[in-house]
Amino acid sequence: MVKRVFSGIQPTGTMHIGNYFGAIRNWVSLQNEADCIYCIVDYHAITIDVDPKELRTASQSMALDLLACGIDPERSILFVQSDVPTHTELEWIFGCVTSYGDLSRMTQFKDKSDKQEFVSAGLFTYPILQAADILIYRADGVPVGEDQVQHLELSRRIARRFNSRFGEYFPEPEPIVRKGARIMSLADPTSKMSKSAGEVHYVGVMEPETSIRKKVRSAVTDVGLEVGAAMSPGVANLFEILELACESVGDTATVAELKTEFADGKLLYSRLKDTTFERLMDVLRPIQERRAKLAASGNVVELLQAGARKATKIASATMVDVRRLVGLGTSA
RNA sequence: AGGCCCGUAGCUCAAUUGGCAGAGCAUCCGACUCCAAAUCGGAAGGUCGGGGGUUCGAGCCCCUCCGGGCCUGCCA
Repeated sequence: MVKRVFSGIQPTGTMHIGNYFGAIRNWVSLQNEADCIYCIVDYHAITIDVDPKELRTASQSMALDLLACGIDPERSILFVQSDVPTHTELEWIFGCVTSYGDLSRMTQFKDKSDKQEFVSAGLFTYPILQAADILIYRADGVPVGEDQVQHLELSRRIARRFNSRFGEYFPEPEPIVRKGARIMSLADPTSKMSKSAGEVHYVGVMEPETSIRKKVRSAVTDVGLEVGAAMSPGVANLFEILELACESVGDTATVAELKTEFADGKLLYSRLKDTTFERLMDVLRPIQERRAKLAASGNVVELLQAGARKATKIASATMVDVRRLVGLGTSA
């Protein structure tokens, strides 16, 4: 049984429904099962080129998104990474127990570095900081998507190597993998929904209704259905979204109904799209309304700073232990 | 510290001896479609990395700065 959960999200752009159904929804429900620490990872964000003017507002905007989705600052700790700078101190120490070979095998580094002409050392050491983020709170559970499993495995390795070299101290964090929820791009259902692919590929959680309708209506389907044939990727993806949305609002009938129609070859895709859109909005509308209220209340910064104070307390205690174990500094 | 190469639309790249800045993909609108995709038709998109100079005229030549890549050296 996991006692302390840690997870982070980058403050880049807007949250999309892939983030929401894939990760954030789990963050919210995990609040009922464990002590949760959620972090907006702005140090990670600067591994690639970002506009300083936008970064700070993006962090606050992401905080609003998270709060609107149901992260509860009374029960959980929500803060901005760089407000607790000891993360980077632990990163250096971890960097010294991380092998170069392990890092160079990270597929996400290879993917990202291929797409850029300037490849920063920070992009390379990214997974070390991630390990520090998790372990500075000695978290034992980390909700992750499939793409992050490899990084978490490295975190476990780092914990193990630190422990064997300096003494048993860090837990090996376990991945918490919740059911499926790998939402694909609407415009290209063979690749995962992401912000970087472009505007038409994702649906933002806070996006205006008219815009969401348009994107759902424009989703790629297929040329027509033979009765009994398997779903094409685009149709399967729409069903996935529909199913997740229905589940969130407690609608148990609709998916089965449409699936029967599909099996009989009677399902019109326009109906599938319209229904998916309606259910999706049932989920997103309350989130959007909550977000508007939170934004108007104007106290996000205080909330985040209060979160940072709570996080600092835990992180600082860890660092006192770590410095002692490693033999750093002058004070015992 | 030295040497070589590069910077043009969101992306990949063209542009003859210095002579009207273009194409493909992506984007937007329309046609087709149950809805879309594909396809077809149309539209939009640019401080040619910045600044200075030569010239009737500079994306192209010269100077300078910025950014990026590769190589050598030095220090740790």
